[in-house]
Amino acid sequence: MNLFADIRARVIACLDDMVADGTLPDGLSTAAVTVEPPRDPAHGDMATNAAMVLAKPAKVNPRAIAQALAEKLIADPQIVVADVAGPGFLNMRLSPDVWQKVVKVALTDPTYGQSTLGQGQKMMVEYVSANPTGPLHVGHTRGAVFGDALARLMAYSGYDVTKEYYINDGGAQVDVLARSVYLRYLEAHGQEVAFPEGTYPGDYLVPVGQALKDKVGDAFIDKGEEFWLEEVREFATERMMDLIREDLAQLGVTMDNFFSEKSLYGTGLIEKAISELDAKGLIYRGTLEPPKGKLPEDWEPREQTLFRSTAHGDDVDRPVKKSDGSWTYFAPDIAYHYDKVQRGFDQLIDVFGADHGGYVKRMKAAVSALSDGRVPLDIKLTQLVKLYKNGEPFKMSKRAGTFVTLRDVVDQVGPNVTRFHMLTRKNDAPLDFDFDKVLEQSKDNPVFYVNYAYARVNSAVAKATMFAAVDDATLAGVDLSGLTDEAELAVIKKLAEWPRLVEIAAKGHEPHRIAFYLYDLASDFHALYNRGNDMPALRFVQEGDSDTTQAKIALIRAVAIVILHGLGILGVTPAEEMR
RNA sequence: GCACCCAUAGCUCAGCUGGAUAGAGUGUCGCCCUCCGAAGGCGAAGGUCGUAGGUUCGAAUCCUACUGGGUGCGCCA
Repeated sequence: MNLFADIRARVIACLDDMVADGTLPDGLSTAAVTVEPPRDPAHGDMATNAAMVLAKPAKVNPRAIAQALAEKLIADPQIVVADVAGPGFLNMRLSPDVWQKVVKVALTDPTYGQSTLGQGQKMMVEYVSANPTGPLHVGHTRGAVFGDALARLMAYSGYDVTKEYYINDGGAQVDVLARSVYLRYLEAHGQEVAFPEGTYPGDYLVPVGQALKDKVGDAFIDKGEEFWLEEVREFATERMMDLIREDLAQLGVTMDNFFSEKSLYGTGLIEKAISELDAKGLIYRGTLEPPKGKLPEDWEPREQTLFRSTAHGDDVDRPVKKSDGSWTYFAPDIAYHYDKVQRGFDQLIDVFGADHGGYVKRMKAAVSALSDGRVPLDIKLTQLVKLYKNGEPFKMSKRAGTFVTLRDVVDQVGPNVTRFHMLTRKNDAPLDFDFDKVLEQSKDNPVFYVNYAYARVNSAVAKATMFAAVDDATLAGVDLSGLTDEAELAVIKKLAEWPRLVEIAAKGHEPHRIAFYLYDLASDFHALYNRGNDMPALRFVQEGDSDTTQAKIALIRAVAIVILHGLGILGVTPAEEMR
């Protein structure tokens, strides 16, 4: 049930009538017709721009269209007032039983807010995809939270979603990892070791070196790299992925699949993807111009194998092979996305850190070329997280060993607070994360404020059980006509917006909208609660009047249920009570 | 030099893909809180939506050019 979509359908039906009776000409597009809540509640419950968007193509005065439309709409018993306003807005006021029905649906229909937007289409959300060389840090945390919430949002909206992590285990950085682990291995055997430039000195590799020792004993000591590199690389990568999986589990993030870059090599998939592009005339040998204004020191023209990404919207063509004939990192990325297309996904979303913004165009070009434009790829970039402690910037330095890991964050504030807070900002805006403020119990902390609303409902319901039957099944049948105070109606109207909000968030791939909606809903709920201080008749529990109590509890239970739906999308489990 | 992202109240940020008088929190100022629902409540002030043009019934939103900040830019993944 989406009230706005229902009313819009009524508007469209009336417009069709007007075409039939000659008020409007035939063949008009109603695509731009919207029905939305007016900014100013005094204007009514809903407004449509139909008359204004149709005036020009129909060559009819907008106010005249609006007037004729109003006369048709008013015949619908759901619509009690339809007024023309301003340049041609049509403001509507809905009958009270329409609003009461919203509460009942929210209360009884567990799918309230879900939509069929996705039509069961197969969608992949690829996120995190951090190099398997160490534990996840705060930046990855944001990507993980965002990607996971986005995946849940899309699933909620009717997409068949697959969540995937691409493991960059084929490049030079895993060789570096292997060498670093080898040093820790030597150390575990009692040798003095130094970590030269270009190795990973982090402590987290100590147990890996120890584990390697436990596994192979002294077999690798005093041996050349060619003897141990491959095995150590594999061993270390697996250990790192175990670590990363544990980190993600701490956050409540579970992947459907982990896709290994290395698995692309030797299977011919890279070759196949590139020859696919070649068949489309998009692969050629050539020499790139040096980037202007920033000439690399050792620049010299080299002939390479290039992908004509400019044919699909990129700024320059991109190399897929180095001058020595080996693949660039871009080639397996192409192959991986080719594989996604081959697996039959209808839509793709990649979540990258903002520092990978430069790869957006080329990846889109590759997918566009490989799917002949059939499979849309949306790439969402997550901006930096700035850490604070008690208002003071928290300095991070890998060198000083003070870089903050996902584990540090989750251990200190918990997965729920971490997740919610990281979704209180648009993905492309920088995020401040203050270890103290996110735990603050006050109105300016959305995490607390939303959960507090939920907890308040619970305590009211608990209190109400002493005076009336307030289980959801009973509440579903109670008379709600007594909910007429403006604060009560504000809450109901906010509940009615939920399905529409979800749809908007899903269309834009913007889970943060869910977090903001929940804050607004909580805010309206708290306002109603506060009004009960001055007006005892608004209090949820009316001792001695079980009918009224049931109606009020029905409303706030609906609030709690929608909060649960919303938090579910964000992957947040609320506390049942505040202490 | 080029590309992408960003610019909205003193501060931190929303703004429903073009709608009506641009919102919230915080901060500031004023009032309210012995108890019956205060981990607060009510109200006020605060804006040239970076600048200048353009598109149209209508622009914070779309287009162009600037200004300022971030990110990135051939054999690194």
